[in-house]
Amino acid sequence: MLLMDSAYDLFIEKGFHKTTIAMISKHAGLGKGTFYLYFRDKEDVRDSIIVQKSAQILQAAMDDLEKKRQGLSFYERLIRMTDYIIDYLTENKELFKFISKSMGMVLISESDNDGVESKHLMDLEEVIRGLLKKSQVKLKDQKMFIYTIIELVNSTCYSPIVSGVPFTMDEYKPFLYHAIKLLTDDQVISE
Amino acid sequence: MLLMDSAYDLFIEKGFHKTTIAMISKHAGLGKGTFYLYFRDKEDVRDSIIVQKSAQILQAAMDDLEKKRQGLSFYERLIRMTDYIIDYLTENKELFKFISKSMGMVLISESDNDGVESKHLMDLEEVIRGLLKKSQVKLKDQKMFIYTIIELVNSTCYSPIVSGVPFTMDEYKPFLYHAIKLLTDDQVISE
Amino acid sequence: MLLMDSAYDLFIEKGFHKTTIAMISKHAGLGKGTFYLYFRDKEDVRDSIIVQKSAQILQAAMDDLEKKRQGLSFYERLIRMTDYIIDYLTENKELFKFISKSMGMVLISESDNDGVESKHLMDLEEVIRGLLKKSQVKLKDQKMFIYTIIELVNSTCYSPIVSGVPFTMDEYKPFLYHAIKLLTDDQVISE
Amino acid sequence: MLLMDSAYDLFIEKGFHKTTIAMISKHAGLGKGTFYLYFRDKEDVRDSIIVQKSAQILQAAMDDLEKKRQGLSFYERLIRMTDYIIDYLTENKELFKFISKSMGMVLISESDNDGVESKHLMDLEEVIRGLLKKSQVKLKDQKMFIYTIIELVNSTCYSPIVSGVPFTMDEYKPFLYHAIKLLTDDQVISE
DNA sequence: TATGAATGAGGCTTCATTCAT
DNA sequence: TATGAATGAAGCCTCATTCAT
Repeated sequence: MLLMDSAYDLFIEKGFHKTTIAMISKHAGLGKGTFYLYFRDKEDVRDSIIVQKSAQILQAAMDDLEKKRQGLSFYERLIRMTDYIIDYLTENKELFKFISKSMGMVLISESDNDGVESKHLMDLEEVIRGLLKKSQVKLKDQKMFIYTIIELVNSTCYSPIVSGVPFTMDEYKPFLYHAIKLLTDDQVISE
Repeated sequence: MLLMDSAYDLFIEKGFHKTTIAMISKHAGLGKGTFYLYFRDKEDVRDSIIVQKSAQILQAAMDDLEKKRQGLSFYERLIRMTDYIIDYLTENKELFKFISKSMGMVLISESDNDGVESKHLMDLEEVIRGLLKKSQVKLKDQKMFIYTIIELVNSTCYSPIVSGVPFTMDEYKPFLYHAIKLLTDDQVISE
Repeated sequence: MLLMDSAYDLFIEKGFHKTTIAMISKHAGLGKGTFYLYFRDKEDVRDSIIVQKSAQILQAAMDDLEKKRQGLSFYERLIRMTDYIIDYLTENKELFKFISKSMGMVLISESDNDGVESKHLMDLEEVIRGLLKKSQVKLKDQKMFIYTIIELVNSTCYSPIVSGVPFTMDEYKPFLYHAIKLLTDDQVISE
Repeated sequence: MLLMDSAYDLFIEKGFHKTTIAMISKHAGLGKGTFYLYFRDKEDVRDSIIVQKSAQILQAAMDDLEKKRQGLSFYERLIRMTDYIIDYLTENKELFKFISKSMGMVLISESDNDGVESKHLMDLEEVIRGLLKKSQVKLKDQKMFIYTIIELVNSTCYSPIVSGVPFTMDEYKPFLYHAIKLLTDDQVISE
């Protein structure tokens, strides 16, 4: 979608707030009014972009996992997927910046348009649940475990990936994956 | 500070973006121009407020910890402090919403002694380091551990506290504290 | 005419200014471009509607008058017609609101006979002149009298009919008709 | 008031709809934003202008009446005032056009901002009531009489004054005043 | 210090109108 | 005839910021 690509470019380049609808339309080579034929406002494109990009990443991570059909343990699958996403976002720092900032805003936003955020979370949750099923594993507190892992990874990796502080992602990865192992081992009941 | 209090009220009530400088000044009972005598712009007040409020919370949490001088373990101290802060933010959801993005950031407290202005750099990391010292404990990867705990708590508690989803804070606390225990036990080397 | 009906509905419902050409076309089940095949702009449809509706009312009032062929006096005919129109507009307040500014204007009715298009110029003045002829009555200042009566009725009845202030139409009618009687009696010379 | 004068000039020159707020501000030698310091929107200035101008005319008419303190009858006073206003509006056709059109619009307007119109009417009504008191006269249906006279004069004089059709004001005046005499004589009970 | 009227850049949004199909 | 995506002029309105007092 022409307008979404245009908006994405500008959001990445100038940030959400400094991007105007006039700029988005012009950059897309379209008239200002055309924007309103497809989106209600700037928030609307942003949400669409987040949904789109998130789905893309997730899909790629899953495709990658499919390649190795061999009997991996739940932890191995989880880490492989996490690793894929982290590497992807490291290659696309600006995308991570954008998605993270926006997700933060959605959460904070006054109006109840967290439909985006929850949809996004739900997708990831669903995927991890799939991993559990494939590995024939059950967890003590599945919902809380998944929620905790997602938030943990997302929040701890942001700064290392985006700005390399207080450590680089390479420095931090072993610690993080070890932490995930501790939490996973504690949770697994049947295999 | 009159203007900071006024701004805080309005940021909490209407959100940052929907609050105008005119509103802040008026609500403070001051003229619009007066605002610019004390702050450069809206971001400026916001930052000052975050610094102030964060320092207050941290100070209160530490004061609370001082009450119990008895020999608590590092984990017990850490949880007690965490618990205090979580409870405080639960009572002040709007404050949490407001400062959330900036938690973990450097906190600066200002105190005027005898006309001398001294600045204390004091952040959560520093505080936790103090806890370690008091408990005479050493960790394998101190810096990473502290970073991980702060991000973990901040990111996982946000949604439960602010909107009670996907679980209430009361439901989630046992899981979270157990996770912290796992990570702590794995890290502690000498006591 | 599909578009005129659609426009009429919307003008009545939302008012002229708040109705857009897009709405008119859509409500008519037609494409936006089709509108321009039949009308130049919004004013154009509005004028056509006014002409159509006015002609309808007048025609209905005259048909009603035809029913009673008995020898009515000029005043009786005039009042009967006035009364019919007032009642009609009371039943169709929104229509009155809409065409009010244009009442007293020239009305054009269009009829197609054998492919021949003939235009009848037919306005209220003409109709009243017809009444005079039928009643075999002459007035001192015919043109001024007719003009005055039309403006008087139109302007005084607007508010009572549309909003019932400063009195309801039922309260006001006796006064108005009495006033018309005074003016008529003063004018009639030969009967 | 600078902005009101500016708006008045432009409303008269280009009409209400074709006048923009930017034009009003610029013509007044002020910034665009300044307009909003004093008026909510275009309707707001228009209403203020109508109130102002109407009050001015009425005041002038009353001042004129004061000159002749001699014992005039109610009809004589009423006509003198009417005559003064008609002459004034004839000298200021554009003003009459503007006030009349606007009043028409206010009446037709969807929202209930007929506060203007009614205030205007009430003022005139009040004045005529004063005339009655001064002349020590009572009428059978005072309220209806006043309402009818105001509407009659306003609606019948518009076209003659503004465009001289279907007759000039000079041609029409005798007829109109005679009609007013008929209605007045019929109403007066005690003198 | 304190004020608040004035500013005008800047963004948003609507909608009549065109035109290729 | 009929369409409807695309256009962009046109207007609206807000609000951070300045400045004379």
